[in-house]
Amino acid sequence: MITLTEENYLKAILSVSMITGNKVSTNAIAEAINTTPASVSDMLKKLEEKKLIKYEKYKGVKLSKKGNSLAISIIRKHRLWETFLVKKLKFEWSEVHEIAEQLEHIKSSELIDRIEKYLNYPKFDPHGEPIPSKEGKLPVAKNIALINLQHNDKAKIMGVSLDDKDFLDYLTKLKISIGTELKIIEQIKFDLSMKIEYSGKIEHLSKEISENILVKKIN
Amino acid sequence: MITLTEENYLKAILSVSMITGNKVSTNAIAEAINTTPASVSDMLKKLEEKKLIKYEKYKGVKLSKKGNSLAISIIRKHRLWETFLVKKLKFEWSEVHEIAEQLEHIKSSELIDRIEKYLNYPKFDPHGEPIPSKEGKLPVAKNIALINLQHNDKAKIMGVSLDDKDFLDYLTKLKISIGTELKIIEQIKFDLSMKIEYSGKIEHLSKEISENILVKKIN
DNA sequence: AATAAATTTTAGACAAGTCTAAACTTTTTT
DNA sequence: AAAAAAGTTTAGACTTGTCTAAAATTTATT
Repeated sequence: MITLTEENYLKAILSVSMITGNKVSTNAIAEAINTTPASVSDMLKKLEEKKLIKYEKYKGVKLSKKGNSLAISIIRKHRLWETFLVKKLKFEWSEVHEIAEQLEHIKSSELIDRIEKYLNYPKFDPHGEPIPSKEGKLPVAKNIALINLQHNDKAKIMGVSLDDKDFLDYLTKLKISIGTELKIIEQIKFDLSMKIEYSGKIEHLSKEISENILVKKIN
Repeated sequence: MITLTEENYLKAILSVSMITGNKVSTNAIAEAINTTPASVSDMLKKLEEKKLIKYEKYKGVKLSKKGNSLAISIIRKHRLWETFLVKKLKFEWSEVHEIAEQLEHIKSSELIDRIEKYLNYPKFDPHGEPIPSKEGKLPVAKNIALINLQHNDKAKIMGVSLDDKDFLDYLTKLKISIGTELKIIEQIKFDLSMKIEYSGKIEHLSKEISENILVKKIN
């Protein structure tokens, strides 16, 4: 049995290693979960014993296969719950993090699989972050639907997900094409439409348009 | 801040006192949450200090006003989550208890209020138990819709919730009237219809019928 | 009313997770 | 390559919630 605290350590190790790419230091973990390096040292011994991490004193830590898949499954739960809160319960995307931090620890894979189905197998959460599949695979995060971006995000058009003449004609008319760079100016919650700025002008796109435009985030 | 364990103690005290009606004994609590009387004694001291219960050594325990409203709010969460799991995620009513035991401890009154709204303010959970309102009031539990009962439940017809000639004529034809006692023989998940036994015969009622018949559980 | 039985509480111990302070390694600087 | 700085671990203590065994209290029995 894995405890809530252990889950949070695994998640922290994963998220730090995502940024730095390599072995994770005791200090970095302590910072991530807002505790002391001493406490982290204590916990790393326990996680090593449970074979959830690979740990050598003074040398840093890496997730084991088992630890990694556990951490991924927590990320999966977190992102699916966030999606649920925003899409179904109409929370603001800014309100959901704290609640999802709790919900991600609910133990029932059946539950999260049903939430996933109920949401119609979303690939990205409301922040545009990829949602790991049940098998732990991340969808190729390169291209996401424009509709998934947030206010002030910048992106580059990479393609479309709908091969429809009227749709493509309309894009042409707007002079939106692959390579166009844009920024989200405003999102209208009611109808999920959005205003975007590109090539020095502003246009208003309906949900039907923005969900079929594939983009890559830029900064 | 109240801990998960404390919440479970409050819930246990409430549920035992619901049955016995009076002060609750250490032993009864221990039995309810599957622990030792010694542990219960320890915890009662802590809850007394936090003013969540009224406790005199050797004399039993009662919830304080604060403790009671906390316990009720946990029941509320539990029953709303169960309703969500059954109605929206299509779980069997028999599968949801364990998951709801976890979900009931999620800390966010905003969340549970939105779940309540999302479910359209249900009054009873899938087992026919009343769902406390945000203010802690229980709906009058006397009459519930027949459709909310479970396999093998017994009930007595108390009235109807639809004043429609065709509906009432049909009931008359079936010889179903106020006072009739019945038992649920079978529930068909697909169309929510059910077979009931009464006055020595068996009939098959559609969802449209059973949701408009008000009953009271008997044993 | 005295004794026996049942119930409840206390005492002392343990595991999980945390902390501070001190000791130990590793890395960086000179 | 030695000294200083930074990072990490250990030692010892504390909290929460649990337990067993023993002591205390209440209730039931004779």
